[in-house]
Amino acid sequence: MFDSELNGLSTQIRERLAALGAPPPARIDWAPVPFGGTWGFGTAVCFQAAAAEARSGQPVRIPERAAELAADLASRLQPPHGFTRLHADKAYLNATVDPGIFAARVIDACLSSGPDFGRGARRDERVMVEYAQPNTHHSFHIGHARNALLGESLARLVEFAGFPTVRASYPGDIGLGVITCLWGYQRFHAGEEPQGVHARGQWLLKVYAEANALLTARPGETAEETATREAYDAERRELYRRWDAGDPDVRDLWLRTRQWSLDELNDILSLLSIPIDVYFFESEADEPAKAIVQDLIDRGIAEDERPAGPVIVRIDEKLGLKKEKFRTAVVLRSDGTTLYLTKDLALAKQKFEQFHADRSIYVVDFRQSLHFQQAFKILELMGFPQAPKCFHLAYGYVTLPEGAMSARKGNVVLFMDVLLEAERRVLDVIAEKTPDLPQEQRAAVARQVGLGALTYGLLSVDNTRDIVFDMDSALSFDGQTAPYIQNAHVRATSILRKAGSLPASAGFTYALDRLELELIDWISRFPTAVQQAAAEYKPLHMAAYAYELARAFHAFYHAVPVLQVEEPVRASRLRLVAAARQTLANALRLLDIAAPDVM
RNA sequence: GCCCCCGUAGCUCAAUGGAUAGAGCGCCUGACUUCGAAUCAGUAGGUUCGGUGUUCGAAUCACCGCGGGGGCGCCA
Repeated sequence: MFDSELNGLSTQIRERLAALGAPPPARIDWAPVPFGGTWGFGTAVCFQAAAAEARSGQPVRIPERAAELAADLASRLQPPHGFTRLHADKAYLNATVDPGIFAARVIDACLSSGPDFGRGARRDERVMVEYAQPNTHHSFHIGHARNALLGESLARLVEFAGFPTVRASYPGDIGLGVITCLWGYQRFHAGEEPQGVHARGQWLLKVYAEANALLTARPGETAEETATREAYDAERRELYRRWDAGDPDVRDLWLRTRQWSLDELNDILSLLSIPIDVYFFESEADEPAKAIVQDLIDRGIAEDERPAGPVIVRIDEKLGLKKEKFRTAVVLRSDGTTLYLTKDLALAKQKFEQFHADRSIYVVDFRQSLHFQQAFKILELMGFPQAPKCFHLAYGYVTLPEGAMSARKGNVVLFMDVLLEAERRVLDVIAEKTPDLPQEQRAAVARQVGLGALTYGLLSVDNTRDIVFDMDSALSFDGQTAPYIQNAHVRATSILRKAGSLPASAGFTYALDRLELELIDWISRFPTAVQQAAAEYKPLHMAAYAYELARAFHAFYHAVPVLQVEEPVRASRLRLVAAARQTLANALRLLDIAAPDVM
């Protein structure tokens, strides 16, 4: 917000430090001063300069010398426009801003940019984010929701930070799991088709779990049971063979049931406001993957051990590593069929060459870390310049209190079940707390608030951690939650509605209340928060920011009157409320959470 | 054996190498005749797993341990 002034000051500091014989650092960082009361930006540059001086052989005691430098700078340099003074606090150099100028600048910038407040300058680097990769012939559960929401929030952050962004989804539409489901369907449910997009999609999961149970060896099974199971397994293998051979009946059944899953997925992605740009189907990666393998063999990157063994890449050996780190990767089975890794190589090539991705982010659970390390290294060996800009955003599982969810066993928490329960609970709260809310608005509000609570719960935990799913805590509406933030937006909206119109401009020349200052401070930090969250791939930062902003607003709202004060303060505070509302809306949007006007 | 992630308040979790480590939940106390109480104000709660380093400065970086989780040639 004061970048040009602080940059100018940094230049002066550098010159003065050099004149004093203390080598200034290449970059001078300014951070908001951590204490209330005074208000401005501080830098620890004097510590760095004094330390550099000591390193160059000067006999200085660093803390004393740093304090001396800070005192010199504070007394010699003039505060830039918009700042009231420079002063040394211990060895920190602090620049105190003029509250009136700062406030007007922040509020004007926010309101003139509106939905674009906080948007970064356009960058020349295309980013592809891959997420929402559920397998077909299963159903969308709460773990998939974490993945999809993490990816969507990240895509929104990166895009808003200034980078052209492509959203990619990679459904796993083939593999043994899919064939298992098809076998169960054909064997026991041929011709059946439940009505309703979600009922049908969820039913496939039941078929899959049922089939799996029949194909899994149980301890203490009789000889007869073993024989039956092995016969079933033979049927399944035969079905996979027929799929591979392109048998029209099998392909038709596969495509028809696949569509049931895709219909369910599309409906959920739509209600989650996730606009996928590109779909890559695993089944379509097969042929290009085989071509990649041949290329790897021809170029001496891969070794062909067929027919005795598979095609492998000895990555550690290729890199000359002594310790085993990337190990040896199998890129083609000995029977010539492709693997997950092979397809990911083909997919990456397509991302680089066909979609011109300069940077590629994979939102995939942390258990696949080695897989991606191997994939990225092989891409590097293949000579792709984008390979070092591939990043695996690993996240933890959503587990149940009793352990991991398992689609195979059928014990998963379905996303739609949680959403419907969330909406029921919101309706209960509305009945209790907002009985005047018109009936016809309640369903929409229940969706916005219920989905928001669920989303915030998944995004406000660091992606490295597992989340133990518990309905009550997942759907909490109190404390650090989406409804708390949404309620701040509702309150701001309500004030603005009662005010009627918003003044086109207003100064902040009166004595600002501490709570006003803190609110303005949080608004001013939004653009930086966007850049940080995008650069670190951490929607969590934005989730934390949104909460802090809401907290500042609630505190302000409670203690500082807006509509009841005299002009010109009233006009200034109205604009502040409008700016807070805008920033809350922008922050929520980056989290893929709705900002309702009533709730 | 090797590699990756994690360890912070009773619980769940935060904290670009920077100043006094912060929230929520839970506990306790207070505030609705008020711009919407899904709110606010306040109390209590800490050897940041341990150790040794690097640094003017370490929850953060390095190394060694301890504890938990995950992974390691034809699953995805």
